[in-house]
Amino acid sequence: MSAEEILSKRLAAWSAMGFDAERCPVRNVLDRIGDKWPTLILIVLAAGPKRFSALGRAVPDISKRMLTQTLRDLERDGLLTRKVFPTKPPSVEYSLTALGRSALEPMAALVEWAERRHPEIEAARARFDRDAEAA
Amino acid sequence: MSAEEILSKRLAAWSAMGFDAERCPVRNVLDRIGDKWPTLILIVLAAGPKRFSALGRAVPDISKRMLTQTLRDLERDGLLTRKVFPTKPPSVEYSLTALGRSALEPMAALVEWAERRHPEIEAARARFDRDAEAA
DNA sequence: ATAGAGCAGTCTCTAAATGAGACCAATCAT
DNA sequence: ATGATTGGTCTCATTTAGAGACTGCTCTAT
Repeated sequence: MSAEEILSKRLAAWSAMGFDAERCPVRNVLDRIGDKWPTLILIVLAAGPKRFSALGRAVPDISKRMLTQTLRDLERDGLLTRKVFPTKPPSVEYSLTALGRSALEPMAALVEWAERRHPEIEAARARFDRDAEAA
Repeated sequence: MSAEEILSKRLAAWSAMGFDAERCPVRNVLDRIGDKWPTLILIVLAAGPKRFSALGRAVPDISKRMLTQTLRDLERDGLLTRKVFPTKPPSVEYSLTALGRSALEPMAALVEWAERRHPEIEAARARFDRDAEAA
């Protein structure tokens, strides 16, 4: 099945369910993993488990607030686990679950696409901006 | 190369460039196509060209404001083209470019993942919420 | 002829999400 | 004693998204 067919089929299916965002996997699931921070966190954890502040260092421009929230969301979705070690001060380790690891494959495909097409997209943007300025 | 390797490699590369969001393809490109509305618009256009209000009807809960903005962004990125026909009232047709169509494949992979894993994710959420309530 | 609807948007106002950064208690190194 | 690190929470300001009125033009139905 071609990509067009798959996507059009999905669209039809969820049009049939009245576009209920609660029940539609695309909105429900991709809203989360398509997002900026969740994506980055999953990529960082692809290399192995990391602790809270190590994640913060690995993604320097995320705020602690967003880091906490993103980790909670991903934990709730079962994509990663949170293990607290009763050291002092406590250390908390985050690691991908099997489900989380299974997300890496489609994500890698998307990242590769982004890399490969980045120059074209940059060129398109430059063209668009130049044309807009000319008008 | 495994998904882990690909992603870790990308992470390292862009860590080396100081996490500059401007130059990093992942942030730069995926911020757009990973997002909710752009994804949905591209999926709708996968079936063929559509006009502005047809797109609005196909994605009923997008506001005109967001629809306009999303279409402009995608046009700027070279993923779709906007053709104005000088009818009265003017009709405007949006269609995917080759670049836009090339995005469908990785997107379809992600959508298929989302569909396949949706039940697991739902179950994980239910478990998480139950445990949180118990505590 | 005239009211209503559709076209492709723009504009404004409000509501929600995000980011920046102070603060917490405990512990270790200097 | 000072400062740093641990994993967060909390508040406040900024940014972003959403709801919906409004535009000018045309076609249709009454």
